[in-house]
Amino acid sequence: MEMDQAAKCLSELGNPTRLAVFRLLVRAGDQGLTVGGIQKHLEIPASTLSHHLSHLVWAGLILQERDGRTLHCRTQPGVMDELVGFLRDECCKGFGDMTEVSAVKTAG
Amino acid sequence: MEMDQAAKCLSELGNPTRLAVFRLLVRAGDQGLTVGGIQKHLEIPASTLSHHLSHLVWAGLILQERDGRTLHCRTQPGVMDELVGFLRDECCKGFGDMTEVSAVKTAG
DNA sequence: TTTATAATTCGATATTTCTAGAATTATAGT
DNA sequence: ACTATAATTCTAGAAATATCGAATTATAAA
Repeated sequence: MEMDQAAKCLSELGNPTRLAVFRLLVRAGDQGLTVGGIQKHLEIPASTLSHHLSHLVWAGLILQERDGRTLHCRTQPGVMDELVGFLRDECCKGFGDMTEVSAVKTAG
Repeated sequence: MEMDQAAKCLSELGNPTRLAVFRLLVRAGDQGLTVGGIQKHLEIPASTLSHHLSHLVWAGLILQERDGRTLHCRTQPGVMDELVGFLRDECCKGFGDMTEVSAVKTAG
């Protein structure tokens, strides 16, 4: 996963409501939940929920599939593993002493 | 890591500038970088940087240690592993079918 | 066609966040 | 005391986000 995509995901999951929605969908498993089902669980106005869901879709964190009048939502498979991978690769490992680099920049 | 703390970290890292600062500090390793060093790398105004650093400190993502006039910044050891752990535990595993739960709620 | 349901879009407001210059604080050197 | 440096705090405006009722769209059933 690229930096931009990771920042996008982190930012979207950083909102408490969206994190709750996402966790709920993770728990719902492969089948996911309908928009109405999510609404009943979290008890937030439909328009607000719809707004947050569109954010999650935009960030590639969830998928939506229409079946008649109802819209099923589920997590995008793999995206969480990719995000975790990004955090591990880019944000968990140090690369040693950077003070020289800093000094060079300062001098130049 | 608790939900609240995780949301805090995700939200703070979701800002591109702060993600860049954090990544830079990860790369800098144990020694970290001074505020001025970070500023030279990222070329952002001091007041803006200070604002973002205070966010990262508040979220527990980085530490600051004063040495005379200079302030050294480094990543908080372990916090990233905890965040990754949270994402793995809470956001990577499904818990099977939740449609019944939804149906019960609907009926009741 | 009329009615009901599921969900989104619109619109307006409230709130938060970002940015960055100016002023300030803290420390150190002369 | 004076000067310089490192960094923060103050302040204000701009930009982005969040909230949610009302109106609307889409689908289905009577």
